[in-house]
Amino acid sequence: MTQRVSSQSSRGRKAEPASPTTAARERLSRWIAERGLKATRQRDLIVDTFFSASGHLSVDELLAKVQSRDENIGAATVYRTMKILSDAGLASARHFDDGQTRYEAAIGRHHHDHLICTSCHQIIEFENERIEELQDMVARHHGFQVTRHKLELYGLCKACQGR
Amino acid sequence: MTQRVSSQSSRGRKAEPASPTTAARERLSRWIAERGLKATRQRDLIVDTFFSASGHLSVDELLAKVQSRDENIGAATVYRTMKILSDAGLASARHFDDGQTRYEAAIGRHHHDHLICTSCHQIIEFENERIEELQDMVARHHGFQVTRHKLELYGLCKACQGR
DNA sequence: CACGAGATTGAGAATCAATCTCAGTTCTGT
DNA sequence: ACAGAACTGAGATTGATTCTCAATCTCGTG
Repeated sequence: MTQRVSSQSSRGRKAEPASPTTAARERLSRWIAERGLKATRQRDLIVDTFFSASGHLSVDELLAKVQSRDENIGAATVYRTMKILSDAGLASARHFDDGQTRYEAAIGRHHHDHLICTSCHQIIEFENERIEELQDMVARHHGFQVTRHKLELYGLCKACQGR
Repeated sequence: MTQRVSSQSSRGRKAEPASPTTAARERLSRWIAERGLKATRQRDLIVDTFFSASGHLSVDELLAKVQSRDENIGAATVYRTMKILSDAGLASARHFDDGQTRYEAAIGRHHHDHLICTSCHQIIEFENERIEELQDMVARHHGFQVTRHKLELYGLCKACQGR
Protein backbone atom coordinates (compact mmCIF):
# COMPACT_ATOMS: atom_id res chain seq x y z
CA MET A 1 0.00 0.00 0.00
CA THR A 2 1.21 3.42 -0.86
CA GLN A 3 0.93 6.52 1.17
CA ARG A 4 -0.33 9.13 -1.22
CA VAL A 5 -1.89 11.36 1.31
CA SER A 6 -3.81 13.52 -1.00
CA SER A 7 -6.86 14.50 0.94
CA GLN A 8 -8.36 14.76 4.35
CA SER A 9 -9.46 11.55 5.92
CA SER A 10 -13.02 12.29 6.94
CA ARG A 11 -15.55 11.25 4.39
CA GLY A 12 -18.84 12.96 3.91
CA ARG A 13 -20.61 12.38 7.14
CA LYS A 14 -24.17 13.09 7.94
CA ALA A 15 -25.39 15.35 10.68
CA GLU A 16 -24.99 12.80 13.43
CA PRO A 17 -23.37 13.32 16.77
CA ALA A 18 -21.40 10.13 16.19
CA SER A 19 -19.08 10.29 19.12
CA PRO A 20 -15.95 8.37 18.34
CA THR A 21 -16.97 5.84 20.92
CA THR A 22 -20.32 5.29 19.25
CA ALA A 23 -18.81 5.02 15.81
CA ALA A 24 -16.22 2.60 17.07
CA ARG A 25 -18.79 0.45 18.74
CA GLU A 26 -20.81 0.23 15.59
CA ARG A 27 -17.84 -0.76 13.54
CA LEU A 28 -16.82 -3.27 16.14
CA SER A 29 -20.19 -4.98 16.31
CA ARG A 30 -20.17 -5.30 12.56
CA TRP A 31 -16.66 -6.74 12.63
CA ILE A 32 -17.66 -9.14 15.38
CA ALA A 33 -20.83 -10.26 13.66
CA GLU A 34 -19.04 -10.78 10.38
CA ARG A 35 -16.78 -13.42 11.78
CA GLY A 36 -19.02 -15.28 14.13
CA LEU A 37 -17.64 -13.73 17.27
CA LYS A 38 -19.91 -12.72 20.09
CA ALA A 39 -20.77 -9.53 21.84
CA THR A 40 -20.20 -9.64 25.55
CA ARG A 41 -20.63 -7.39 28.50
CA GLN A 42 -16.92 -7.27 29.32
CA ARG A 43 -15.95 -6.53 25.75
CA ASP A 44 -18.36 -3.62 25.67
CA LEU A 45 -17.07 -2.30 28.93
CA ILE A 46 -13.46 -2.50 27.84
CA VAL A 47 -14.10 -0.91 24.47
CA ASP A 48 -16.13 1.80 26.09
CA THR A 49 -13.46 2.52 28.64
CA PHE A 50 -10.76 2.54 26.04
CA PHE A 51 -12.44 5.01 23.76
CA SER A 52 -13.51 7.37 26.47
CA ALA A 53 -9.94 7.55 27.68
CA SER A 54 -7.33 9.34 25.64
CA GLY A 55 -3.70 9.08 24.81
CA HIS A 56 -1.60 5.97 24.53
CA LEU A 57 -2.80 3.45 27.06
CA SER A 58 -0.85 0.44 28.17
CA VAL A 59 -2.85 -2.67 28.90
CA ASP A 60 -2.07 -2.21 32.56
CA GLU A 61 -3.46 1.27 32.64
CA LEU A 62 -6.52 0.23 30.74
CA LEU A 63 -7.01 -2.77 32.99
CA ALA A 64 -6.95 -0.51 36.04
CA LYS A 65 -9.63 1.74 34.57
CA VAL A 66 -11.70 -1.21 33.53
CA GLN A 67 -11.47 -2.87 36.91
CA SER A 68 -12.58 0.27 38.65
CA ARG A 69 -15.84 -0.28 36.82
CA ASP A 70 -15.95 -4.03 37.17
CA GLU A 71 -13.37 -5.58 39.40
CA ASN A 72 -14.00 -9.05 38.04
CA ILE A 73 -12.67 -8.45 34.59
CA GLY A 74 -9.38 -10.21 34.07
CA ALA A 75 -6.24 -9.10 32.33
CA ALA A 76 -6.49 -11.82 29.72
CA THR A 77 -9.79 -10.43 28.56
CA VAL A 78 -8.37 -6.97 28.15
CA TYR A 79 -5.48 -8.37 26.16
CA ARG A 80 -7.87 -10.36 24.01
CA THR A 81 -10.19 -7.45 23.45
CA MET A 82 -7.44 -5.04 22.49
CA LYS A 83 -6.17 -7.56 20.03
CA ILE A 84 -9.58 -7.66 18.42
CA LEU A 85 -9.83 -3.88 18.32
CA SER A 86 -6.44 -3.83 16.74
CA ASP A 87 -7.33 -6.44 14.16
CA ALA A 88 -10.48 -4.53 13.37
CA GLY A 89 -8.41 -1.45 12.75
CA LEU A 90 -10.07 0.51 15.52
CA ALA A 91 -7.02 0.74 17.71
CA SER A 92 -3.38 0.56 16.87
CA ALA A 93 -0.67 -1.01 18.94
CA ARG A 94 2.50 0.94 19.55
CA HIS A 95 5.73 -0.34 20.98
CA PHE A 96 7.74 2.44 22.50
CA ASP A 97 10.90 1.80 24.43
CA ASP A 98 9.28 1.05 27.74
CA GLY A 99 8.60 -2.59 27.05
CA GLN A 100 4.84 -2.38 27.07
CA THR A 101 2.40 -2.39 24.24
CA ARG A 102 0.36 0.77 24.15
CA TYR A 103 -2.83 1.27 22.23
CA GLU A 104 -4.27 4.40 20.76
CA ALA A 105 -7.64 4.93 19.15
CA ALA A 106 -7.47 4.67 15.37
CA ILE A 107 -10.87 5.67 14.13
CA GLY A 108 -10.53 7.75 11.03
CA ARG A 109 -7.12 8.91 12.09
CA HIS A 110 -4.36 9.68 9.71
CA HIS A 111 -0.96 8.11 10.09
CA HIS A 112 1.29 9.99 12.47
CA ASP A 113 4.54 9.60 14.34
CA HIS A 114 5.64 10.39 17.87
CA LEU A 115 7.83 12.58 19.98
CA ILE A 116 8.38 10.96 23.35
CA CYS A 117 9.69 12.73 26.43
CA THR A 118 12.05 10.40 28.25
CA SER A 119 11.51 12.31 31.46
CA CYS A 120 7.78 12.91 31.91
CA HIS A 121 6.74 10.31 29.34
CA GLN A 122 4.51 12.72 27.55
CA ILE A 123 3.81 11.67 24.00
CA ILE A 124 3.26 14.20 21.26
CA GLU A 125 1.99 13.20 17.85
CA PHE A 126 3.04 14.77 14.63
CA GLU A 127 2.68 14.35 10.92
CA ASN A 128 5.15 15.31 8.28
CA GLU A 129 4.32 14.68 4.72
CA ARG A 130 7.81 15.42 3.52
CA ILE A 131 9.35 12.80 5.75
CA GLU A 132 6.88 10.22 4.53
CA GLU A 133 7.79 11.00 0.96
CA LEU A 134 11.47 10.67 1.66
CA GLN A 135 10.86 7.35 3.34
CA ASP A 136 9.04 6.10 0.29
CA MET A 137 11.89 7.27 -1.80
CA VAL A 138 14.44 5.43 0.29
CA ALA A 139 12.35 2.28 0.22
CA ARG A 140 11.93 2.43 -3.53
CA HIS A 141 15.61 2.94 -3.92
CA HIS A 142 16.19 -0.37 -2.16
CA GLY A 143 13.42 -2.16 -3.99
CA PHE A 144 11.43 -2.42 -0.79
CA GLN A 145 7.68 -2.51 -0.60
CA VAL A 146 6.95 -0.87 2.73
CA THR A 147 3.84 -1.84 4.62
CA ARG A 148 4.33 0.18 7.74
CA HIS A 149 6.91 2.22 9.46
CA LYS A 150 7.84 3.58 12.80
CA LEU A 151 9.39 6.92 13.53
CA GLU A 152 9.96 7.92 17.11
CA LEU A 153 11.94 10.84 18.43
CA TYR A 154 13.05 10.50 22.03
CA GLY A 155 14.24 13.40 24.11
CA LEU A 156 13.15 16.06 26.55
CA CYS A 157 10.00 18.06 26.09
CA LYS A 158 10.12 21.77 26.62
CA ALA A 159 8.88 21.52 30.19
CA CYS A 160 11.44 18.91 31.17
CA GLN A 161 14.43 20.70 29.73
CA GLY A 162 14.62 23.19 32.55
CA ARG A 163 15.00 20.05 34.55
CA MET B 1 35.66 -24.68 36.48
CA THR B 2 39.09 -23.24 36.90
CA GLN B 3 40.84 -21.28 34.24
CA ARG B 4 44.43 -21.99 33.61
CA VAL B 5 45.21 -19.65 30.83
CA SER B 6 48.79 -19.27 31.75
CA SER B 7 50.68 -18.77 28.58
CA GLN B 8 49.69 -18.03 25.04
CA SER B 9 48.63 -14.97 23.17
CA SER B 10 49.47 -11.32 23.02
CA ARG B 11 53.16 -11.68 22.66
CA GLY B 12 54.68 -11.55 19.25
CA ARG B 13 51.80 -9.99 17.43
CA LYS B 14 52.37 -8.72 14.00
CA ALA B 15 51.52 -5.26 12.84
CA GLU B 16 47.79 -5.66 12.61
CA PRO B 17 45.89 -3.01 10.65
CA ALA B 18 43.81 -1.97 13.64
CA SER B 19 40.79 -4.05 12.82
CA PRO B 20 37.57 -2.73 14.23
CA THR B 21 37.69 -5.60 16.67
CA THR B 22 41.06 -4.51 17.90
CA ALA B 23 40.03 -0.92 18.19
CA ALA B 24 36.93 -1.90 20.07
CA ARG B 25 38.87 -4.04 22.46
CA GLU B 26 41.22 -1.24 23.25
CA ARG B 27 38.42 1.17 23.90
CA LEU B 28 36.70 -1.40 26.03
CA SER B 29 39.68 -2.11 28.23
CA ARG B 30 40.07 1.60 28.81
CA TRP B 31 36.41 1.90 29.70
CA ILE B 32 36.68 -1.06 32.01
CA ALA B 33 39.81 0.17 33.72
CA GLU B 34 38.36 3.62 34.17
CA ARG B 35 35.57 2.39 36.35
CA GLY B 36 37.23 -0.31 38.35
CA LEU B 37 35.75 -3.16 36.41
CA LYS B 38 37.82 -6.17 35.55
CA ALA B 39 38.90 -7.89 32.40
CA THR B 40 37.87 -11.51 32.20
CA ARG B 41 38.30 -14.38 29.86
CA GLN B 42 34.57 -14.70 29.15
CA ARG B 43 34.17 -11.00 28.50
CA ASP B 44 36.99 -11.12 25.98
CA LEU B 45 35.55 -14.12 24.27
CA ILE B 46 32.11 -12.56 24.01
CA VAL B 47 33.39 -9.24 22.76
CA ASP B 48 35.62 -10.97 20.30
CA THR B 49 32.82 -13.13 19.00
CA PHE B 50 30.49 -10.18 18.74
CA PHE B 51 32.84 -8.02 16.72
CA SER B 52 33.92 -10.75 14.39
CA ALA B 53 30.31 -11.48 13.57
CA SER B 54 28.30 -9.05 11.54
CA GLY B 55 24.82 -7.74 11.28
CA HIS B 56 22.29 -7.33 14.02
CA LEU B 57 22.74 -10.12 16.52
CA SER B 58 20.21 -11.11 19.10
CA VAL B 59 21.57 -12.24 22.42
CA ASP B 60 20.45 -15.75 21.61
CA GLU B 61 22.37 -15.83 18.39
CA LEU B 62 25.42 -14.40 20.04
CA LEU B 63 25.14 -16.84 22.91
CA ALA B 64 25.09 -19.73 20.48
CA LYS B 65 28.24 -18.52 18.76
CA VAL B 66 29.92 -17.92 22.07
CA GLN B 67 29.01 -21.30 23.45
CA SER B 68 30.38 -23.02 20.40
CA ARG B 69 33.70 -21.66 21.56
CA ASP B 70 33.17 -22.23 25.27
CA GLU B 71 30.12 -24.14 26.26
CA ASN B 72 30.36 -23.06 29.86
CA ILE B 73 29.56 -19.43 29.30
CA GLY B 74 26.13 -18.57 30.56
CA ALA B 75 23.44 -16.40 29.07
CA ALA B 76 23.57 -13.97 31.95
CA THR B 77 27.17 -13.17 31.18
CA VAL B 78 26.37 -12.42 27.58
CA TYR B 79 23.56 -10.13 28.63
CA ARG B 80 25.84 -8.40 31.12
CA THR B 81 28.65 -8.02 28.64
CA MET B 82 26.47 -6.59 25.92
CA LYS B 83 25.11 -4.10 28.38
CA ILE B 84 28.63 -2.98 29.11
CA LEU B 85 29.48 -2.71 25.43
CA SER B 86 26.36 -0.71 24.95
CA ASP B 87 27.12 1.61 27.85
CA ALA B 88 30.61 2.06 26.51
CA GLY B 89 29.16 3.11 23.18
CA LEU B 90 30.78 0.24 21.33
CA ALA B 91 27.56 -1.53 20.47
CA SER B 92 24.08 -0.22 20.12
CA ALA B 93 20.93 -2.00 21.12
CA ARG B 94 18.06 -2.09 18.67
CA HIS B 95 14.53 -3.14 19.35
CA PHE B 96 12.82 -4.24 16.21
CA ASP B 97 9.38 -5.71 16.27
CA ASP B 98 10.42 -9.26 17.01
CA GLY B 99 10.60 -8.90 20.75
CA GLN B 100 14.32 -9.41 21.07
CA THR B 101 17.06 -6.93 21.66
CA ARG B 102 19.58 -6.95 18.87
CA TYR B 103 23.02 -5.44 18.99
CA GLU B 104 25.11 -4.02 16.24
CA ALA B 105 28.69 -2.82 16.35
CA ALA B 106 28.92 0.91 16.82
CA ILE B 107 32.57 1.73 16.45
CA GLY B 108 32.98 4.87 14.47
CA ARG B 109 29.71 4.34 12.73
CA HIS B 110 27.46 7.11 11.67
CA HIS B 111 23.84 7.12 12.68
CA HIS B 112 21.63 5.16 10.36
CA ASP B 113 18.14 3.72 10.15
CA HIS B 114 16.70 0.42 8.97
CA LEU B 115 14.61 -1.27 6.36
CA ILE B 116 13.37 -4.59 7.67
CA CYS B 117 11.93 -7.38 5.55
CA THR B 118 9.05 -8.94 7.41
CA SER B 119 9.43 -12.11 5.41
CA CYS B 120 13.10 -13.05 5.29
CA HIS B 121 14.09 -10.78 8.17
CA GLN B 122 16.86 -9.22 6.21
CA ILE B 123 17.87 -5.85 7.60
CA ILE B 124 19.15 -3.11 5.35
CA GLU B 125 20.70 0.03 6.74
CA PHE B 126 20.35 3.44 5.23
CA GLU B 127 21.15 7.03 5.93
CA ASN B 128 19.22 10.03 4.81
CA GLU B 129 20.45 13.41 5.80
CA ARG B 130 17.33 15.13 4.62
CA ILE B 131 15.09 13.05 6.85
CA GLU B 132 17.29 13.79 9.82
CA GLU B 133 17.01 17.48 9.13
CA LEU B 134 13.28 17.30 8.91
CA GLN B 135 13.14 15.40 12.16
CA ASP B 136 15.16 18.10 13.86
CA MET B 137 12.83 20.64 12.42
CA VAL B 138 9.79 18.87 13.76
CA ALA B 139 11.38 18.49 17.17
CA ARG B 140 12.33 22.15 17.31
CA HIS B 141 8.85 23.09 16.33
CA HIS B 142 7.58 21.29 19.41
CA GLY B 143 10.29 22.61 21.67
CA PHE B 144 11.77 19.15 21.99
CA GLN B 145 15.39 18.42 22.56
CA VAL B 146 15.89 15.09 20.84
CA THR B 147 18.54 12.73 22.13
CA ARG B 148 17.91 9.79 19.87
CA HIS B 149 15.43 8.58 17.38
CA LYS B 150 14.27 5.48 15.70
CA LEU B 151 13.12 5.10 12.14
CA GLU B 152 12.21 1.68 10.86
CA LEU B 153 10.52 0.78 7.61
CA TYR B 154 8.89 -2.64 7.57
CA GLY B 155 7.87 -4.41 4.42
CA LEU B 156 9.00 -6.86 1.77
CA CYS B 157 12.43 -6.76 0.28
CA LYS B 158 12.77 -7.11 -3.44
CA ALA B 159 13.47 -10.83 -3.25
CA CYS B 160 10.47 -11.57 -1.07
CA GLN B 161 7.96 -9.66 -3.14
CA GLY B 162 7.72 -12.40 -5.72
CA ARG B 163 6.67 -15.07 -3.28
C1' DC C 1 54.70 -14.05 44.07
C1' DA C 2 51.29 -14.22 47.73
C1' DC C 3 47.26 -11.53 49.58
C1' DG C 4 42.70 -10.02 49.80
C1' DA C 5 39.07 -6.71 48.71
C1' DG C 6 36.01 -6.39 45.44
C1' DA C 7 34.41 -7.63 40.76
C1' DT C 8 32.65 -11.61 38.01
C1' DT C 9 30.49 -15.85 36.88
C1' DG C 10 27.04 -19.65 36.16
C1' DA C 11 22.83 -21.56 37.37
C1' DG C 12 18.65 -21.17 38.77
C1' DA C 13 15.12 -18.21 40.75
C1' DA C 14 12.54 -14.15 39.93
C1' DT C 15 10.31 -10.58 36.90
C1' DC C 16 7.40 -8.85 33.41
C1' DA C 17 4.57 -8.72 29.66
C1' DA C 18 1.79 -11.45 26.97
C1' DT C 19 -0.32 -15.86 25.74
C1' DC C 20 -2.38 -20.23 26.62
C1' DT C 21 -5.30 -23.77 29.01
C1' DC C 22 -9.40 -25.25 30.77
C1' DA C 23 -13.59 -25.70 33.21
C1' DG C 24 -17.55 -23.09 33.92
C1' DT C 25 -20.49 -19.33 31.69
C1' DT C 26 -22.74 -16.68 28.17
C1' DC C 27 -24.27 -15.69 23.40
C1' DT C 28 -26.99 -16.40 19.27
C1' DG C 29 -29.60 -18.41 15.79
C1' DT C 30 -33.36 -21.38 15.50
C1' DA D 1 -35.79 -22.81 25.53
C1' DC D 2 -31.71 -25.31 23.41
C1' DA D 3 -27.44 -26.63 21.66
C1' DG D 4 -23.11 -25.61 20.11
C1' DA D 5 -19.73 -22.34 19.75
C1' DA D 6 -17.59 -18.39 21.64
C1' DC D 7 -16.15 -16.21 25.92
C1' DT D 8 -14.29 -15.56 30.53
C1' DG D 9 -11.28 -15.62 34.72
C1' DA D 10 -7.66 -17.63 37.09
C1' DG D 11 -3.74 -19.67 37.04
C1' DA D 12 -0.09 -21.92 34.43
C1' DT D 13 3.19 -21.07 30.80
C1' DT D 14 6.32 -18.92 27.68
C1' DG D 15 10.10 -15.97 26.32
C1' DA D 16 13.20 -12.44 27.24
C1' DT D 17 15.88 -10.34 30.58
C1' DT D 18 17.40 -9.44 35.25
C1' DC D 19 18.57 -10.76 39.84
C1' DT D 20 20.67 -13.58 43.62
C1' DC D 21 24.34 -15.84 45.66
C1' DA D 22 28.01 -18.92 46.58
C1' DA D 23 32.15 -20.04 44.34
C1' DT D 24 35.82 -18.00 41.58
C1' DC D 25 38.70 -14.75 39.47
C1' DT D 26 41.39 -10.07 38.97
C1' DC D 27 44.58 -6.92 39.98
C1' DG D 28 46.99 -3.62 42.78
C1' DT D 29 49.83 -3.82 46.89
C1' DG D 30 53.42 -5.51 49.86
